[in-house]
Amino acid sequence: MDELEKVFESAAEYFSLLSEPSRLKIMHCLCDGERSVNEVVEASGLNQANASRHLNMLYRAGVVGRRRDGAQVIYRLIDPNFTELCRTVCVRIASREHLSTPETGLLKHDDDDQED
Amino acid sequence: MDELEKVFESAAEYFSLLSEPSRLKIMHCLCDGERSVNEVVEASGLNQANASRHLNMLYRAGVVGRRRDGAQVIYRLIDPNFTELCRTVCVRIASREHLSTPETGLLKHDDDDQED
DNA sequence: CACAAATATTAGTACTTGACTATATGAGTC
DNA sequence: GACTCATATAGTCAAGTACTAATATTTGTG
Repeated sequence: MDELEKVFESAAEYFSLLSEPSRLKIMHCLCDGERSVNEVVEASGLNQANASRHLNMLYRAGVVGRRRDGAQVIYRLIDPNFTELCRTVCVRIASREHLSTPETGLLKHDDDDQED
Repeated sequence: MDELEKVFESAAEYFSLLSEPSRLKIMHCLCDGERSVNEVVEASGLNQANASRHLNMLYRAGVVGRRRDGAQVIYRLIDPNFTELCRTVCVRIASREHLSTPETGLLKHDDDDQED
């Protein structure tokens, strides 16, 4: 029962990465392919400091990878489970709230599931 | 792009419900079947006020349902997607961290063997 | 080396949220 | 109504975190 605690704590941390619109937005940007910090900034509307901070957070959590290309740092999604997870939930919520779902990024539905 | 914001915000709220070990613990209790607040308190180790608060939070979010039985209030899980979602992640994390996974509650893995 | 561009980090602030204690509401019993 | 058990709520405190602005670091160029 003590290990259960650890699992729940880890799972909670995992979920808390997804509990921030800014980070979902960032991951949405990265779904189309790898992007530099600056590209994420422009696509997400976040300022540079925030984007960098969130990207770093996702990096340390193992959700995204990064590589240097000259003066730029390019980020990419590396945790497919993660991507699939938030895509599933986003699609579900989009349909639940009767909002349109675009066909690219986090919200593209490759296995379209039922509405309620 | 404006509706996307809404979707991400809703999704983030959804995920934030799962970003708390106490709530995962509570949902784990409820996976075995409906439980009174007091039973949740005993099973989870939370105190009464906290358990009630978290249960109420889950209720308002539509994750759990409740009914009155005399002086007791009985809660139950009513969002199967939700249950499946956290079970999936918990199992994944449990195996990633080389922890044993019990065969009941949230952590029973339906991709391997199913019971209950 | 000086300078510019891209990214990371830090300090300060505000906001959110969870835990705890005490108390209030509600149901059942006498 | 008085009493008890079960649950919900209120008030306060502490911890965490996101945002902003300013600064530091790294890379490339001349």
